[in-house]
Amino acid sequence: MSDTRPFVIVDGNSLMHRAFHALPALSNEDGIFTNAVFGFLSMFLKVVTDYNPQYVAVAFDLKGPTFRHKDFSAYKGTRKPTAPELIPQFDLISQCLEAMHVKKITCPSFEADDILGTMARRCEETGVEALLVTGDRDSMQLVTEKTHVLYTKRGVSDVILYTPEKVKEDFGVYPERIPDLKGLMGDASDNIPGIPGIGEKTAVKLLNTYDSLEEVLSHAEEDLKGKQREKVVNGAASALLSKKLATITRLVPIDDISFDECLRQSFIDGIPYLRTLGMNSIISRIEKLEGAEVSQPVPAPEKPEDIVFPEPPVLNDEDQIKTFIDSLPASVQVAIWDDKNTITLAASNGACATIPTAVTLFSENPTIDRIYPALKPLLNGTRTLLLYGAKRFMTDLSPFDCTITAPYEDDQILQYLIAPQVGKYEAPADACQLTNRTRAHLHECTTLGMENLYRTIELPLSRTLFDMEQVGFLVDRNTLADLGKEFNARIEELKSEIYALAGTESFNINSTQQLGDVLFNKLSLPASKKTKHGYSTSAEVLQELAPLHPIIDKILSYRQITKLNSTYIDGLLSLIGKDGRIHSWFDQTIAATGRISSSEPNLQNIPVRTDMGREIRRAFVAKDGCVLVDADYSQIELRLLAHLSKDKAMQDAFLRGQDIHARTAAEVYGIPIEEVTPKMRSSAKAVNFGIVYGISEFGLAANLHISRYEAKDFINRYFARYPAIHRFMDNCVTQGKTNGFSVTLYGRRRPLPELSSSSYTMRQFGERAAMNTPVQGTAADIIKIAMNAVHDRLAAEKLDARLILQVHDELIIEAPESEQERVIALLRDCMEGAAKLDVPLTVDIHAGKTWYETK
DNA sequence: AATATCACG
DNA sequence: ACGTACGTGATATTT
Repeated sequence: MSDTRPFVIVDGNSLMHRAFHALPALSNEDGIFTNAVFGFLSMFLKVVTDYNPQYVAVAFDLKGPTFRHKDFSAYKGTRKPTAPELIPQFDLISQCLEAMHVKKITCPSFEADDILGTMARRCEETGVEALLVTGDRDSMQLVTEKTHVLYTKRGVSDVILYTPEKVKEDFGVYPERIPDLKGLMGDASDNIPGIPGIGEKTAVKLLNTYDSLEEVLSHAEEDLKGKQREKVVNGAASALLSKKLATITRLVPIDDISFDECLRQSFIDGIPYLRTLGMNSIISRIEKLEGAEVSQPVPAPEKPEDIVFPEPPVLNDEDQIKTFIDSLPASVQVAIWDDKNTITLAASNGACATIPTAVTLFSENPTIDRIYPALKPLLNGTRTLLLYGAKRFMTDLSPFDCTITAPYEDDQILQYLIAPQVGKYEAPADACQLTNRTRAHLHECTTLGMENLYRTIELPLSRTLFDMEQVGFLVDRNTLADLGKEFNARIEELKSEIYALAGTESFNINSTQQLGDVLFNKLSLPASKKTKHGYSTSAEVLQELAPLHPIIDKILSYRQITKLNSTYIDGLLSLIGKDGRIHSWFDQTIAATGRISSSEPNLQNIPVRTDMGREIRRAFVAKDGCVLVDADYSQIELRLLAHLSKDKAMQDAFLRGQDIHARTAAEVYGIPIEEVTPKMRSSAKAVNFGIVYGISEFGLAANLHISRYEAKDFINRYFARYPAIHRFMDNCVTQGKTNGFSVTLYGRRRPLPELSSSSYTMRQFGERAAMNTPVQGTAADIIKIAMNAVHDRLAAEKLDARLILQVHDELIIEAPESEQERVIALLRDCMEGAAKLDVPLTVDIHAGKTWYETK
């Protein structure tokens, strides 16, 4: 017996719009709008549940909403532009359907209802019943005895099933006359004119008298009277055109799509993706729907159950601590949380304890210098420790001659990987909480595909960074102080010169407001940029004013030197430790892209671009008998762009070892590389930078001081020569909107809630971040891999050389002179070998007694 | 605590 | 009609 179950064909665009407007535009936790996706799926599941189809497919317009901001093409006719919150949801639903194995049908230059018509015709020809799901009244013309329309009214669950009789009842004519009806009465929402002055009532009456539009028109002259006759006769041409516009074609070239491809399959596989969207109620409906009959294909790893801890006993001395630790089975994991007043311990078998720590020596409680050593069986044992901020803990332990050699997990790093965002990480209240959270975050990290990133890159890196911090960078106090004296003398000179030129001493040069007042009011210099509190006095603005008044150059010099003096001379001097070295703090849980940050002091922004600033680097030295070896990646971000985009021209440049900026200039200007002038090269360099930053005409125009149109032309020519880069950029944004995050080569994610912001500026920013993050983030991944490799190999080869600094694409090692050559080779090996790309990674390495000399 | 500026990749 | 290049941290001034 043949299967009588229907073929359900959904008008995806129509249903998405209906769902979007039926539900409040709420965003999920990640700031992604999913209301339309939710409504669509809710409706879709209801239909599948109610009608148990044999086949399912969803049709979409291709010329519908695009994902480019400048191209908000209206969905249809005079309809309002698609809401920005809805646009990215089309990609989301597309991903959902794909994961659920639901066939999606599109065809260039045809609309979804044409696809519905064509599939309905094919169903009729094959003897399969069709059920068309849509919120578009036009589709009523497709209704037959074997093809029904399920019309979604306002909400998502409010539907009407249309048979030919029901169409006649509601519209006044049978389905095949719907185009005739539209021909007469028009349809404002679809931009169909019809005959002006003929409304629904008249149109229905005429059609019921004369059957078709053509018949109405041919009888109009003789049968109709007065105004109505005039309208119909004059509107005949419009009516015929309108009928044509309202007629859905059933001849879309999609015959290559077989019914087999549309067989209804289990939706179970869609669950992991739906989970990332937070569609829990949809998931449970799918589970309920598929539950009994469909076998679970790959059960998702079990989310760990929370461990229930009793009220923790208090451990009052070293003996009690020892007894507690001894009582723990060898296989348990142990969480340790030190909040400065209390240390708490919690084990995965449910055992827990708290240790009050004395603030003063006069307390009865043991002080931290006695407690930390008592924890050594844990710190140096084989049980896995669950920590939050392992590096901070190791730093706290180190003055007491304690360190961690046991394996550990780090909940702070897990939280950072799951959602890198400043201040978003929650420090635990105690170890019991910590235990459960770490287990949950480990599970989540794995679910998100970042287990490898966590285990092989981030977790080992915390120890690499700890060791770097402990070693520190030797700084010569005298060099710094002498330089400071020079700076101070020069600052005093400049100060008096500035006051003399200003004709007054009654202002603070450091105050942008007071300075602005002097420059733009007292001296009447032309102000350009404004800030919230007045005129901008930034270097960019001042540069323009330099030819107009001698005071400007003095102020620029003053600014430069005071900056060097306060930030780098005074700032660094105050942070030199008792060992004569500077121990920066490297934070691996700050930057959204995955980069490391450095603070107290920031050693990643030590001056280098100006001669005077570079002098500071003479104070960064190697200890006696040692040298500094400095290795930096050459153009790592552009090489990654070439790799990630697969652009042949850019890859070719790197494979030939060409100067990439010169090659780019040659491409863009259409000349041989030998004829590129320095100016052309520097423009091309700016464009290459711009590309990595997520280019905009405005940004490039501002940077190169050219017009917006010249910038646009430059970008167009760039993309014409590097087409795959263009596609890559577009893809980054599309993927970002679809997924709500961008991803690096090693699976690191950056949430991009900005992409669904209601603010245009915010969305623009999100797009640039979406383009920049895969490149900057992958570069960060790679140098982290290299750092771990360097760190481990120095230890394995028992070298005394130590990694002391990372500056994003640069590593610095302090090495005994005798090890210099081996270290150079090791650095090259580790850095160039950190990733296998389509283009080679290369590093430049220099050695010297001071950081200054390595450049 | 926020703003403006400027140092780095 | 609207406004920006990506990612950080430190300092001085002002609220």
